[in-house]
Amino acid sequence: MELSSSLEDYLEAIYNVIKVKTAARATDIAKKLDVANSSVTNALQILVNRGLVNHAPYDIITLTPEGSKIAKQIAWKHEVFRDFFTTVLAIDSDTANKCACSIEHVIPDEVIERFVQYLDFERQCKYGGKRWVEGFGFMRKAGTNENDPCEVCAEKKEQDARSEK
Amino acid sequence: MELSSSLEDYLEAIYNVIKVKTAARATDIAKKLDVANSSVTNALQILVNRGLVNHAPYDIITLTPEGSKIAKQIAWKHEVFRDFFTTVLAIDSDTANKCACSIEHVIPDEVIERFVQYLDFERQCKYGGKRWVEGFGFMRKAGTNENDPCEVCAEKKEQDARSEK
DNA sequence: GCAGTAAATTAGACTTGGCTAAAGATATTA
DNA sequence: TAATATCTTTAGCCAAGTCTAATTTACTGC
Repeated sequence: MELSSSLEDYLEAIYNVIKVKTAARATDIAKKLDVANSSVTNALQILVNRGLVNHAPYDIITLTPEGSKIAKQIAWKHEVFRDFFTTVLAIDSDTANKCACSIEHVIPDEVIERFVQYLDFERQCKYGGKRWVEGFGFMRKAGTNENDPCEVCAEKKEQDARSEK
Repeated sequence: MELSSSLEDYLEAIYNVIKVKTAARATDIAKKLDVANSSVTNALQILVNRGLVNHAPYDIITLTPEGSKIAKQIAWKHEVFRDFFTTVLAIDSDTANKCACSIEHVIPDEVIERFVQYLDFERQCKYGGKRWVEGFGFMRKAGTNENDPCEVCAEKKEQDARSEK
């Protein structure tokens, strides 16, 4: 019961529209994905057949519990990568979104879960995490190299010096 | 002059075979990508037309300079992600490879370059990087939480205590 | 309650990328 | 060198996913 990238995109788009509007119309989805209305109709038929979407011809579009669950998972993957790209890598928001929108379809649950653990570790550990990421931002902007330590390194160096005394 | 994921896969497969054998045959590529021989023939015609591959019917397959350049870039993206997944996230090698093989086609140069900078920062900075990643490995295995600090945290805590005196 | 407009669907075509089966080319080996 | 085995290509098919154009349905204002 694998979904193609394309069908996942439709599901996610429906999910995102519903978050704002309680129910989606085909045109909303078409605009969001920049495809023809007829392509949406096509996709809807498949998604209804698979039990992921509720939709009678000419009627509004909602998600079944199963469809909602899958859509939520896809949207979550999107967010994780978008945030990593913009916050940590300082990629512009448009590129970050597009890239997240591709990766979300190909990253297995197992891998993104581990990735999130990794990011959490970096962010939560108050003895380095957040400052570590900030240190990267510093290095990136300043174009520093090993001989020109970032804030985190500099601080650590100082401490080392102090404790040697 | 965009290449589809599929064509990129063929290019990369040719590149990888050539690295070992100096020239590739259609069957090598078919086996590597697990497709029918005729699919390889098909793809080769397109790649020859695009000036990325040298190939006359029934003859061996090589890459043009342009094809080689592109293939190398794709293979590099593959490596970066495979290594990150196996080394940092401790994903099993098979999953890591498959996942890298999907992402390599959708990650823009701009994004992976920044990602590599980030990884280099983490690894090179002798005041934290390598141990930081090790710290994550520790946490992952031990299933520790915030109250149960990793090696890096523990060490830093000690230093803080010392310098408070 | 009806006419006009906007939205949704259907029909039919096209592209990409895969397949199988058969035919043609090349290599091997007796 | 002739027979056989192995590649490679060709031909024709299929499925997914898109499009445009034409048709059908639903809504809205008078």
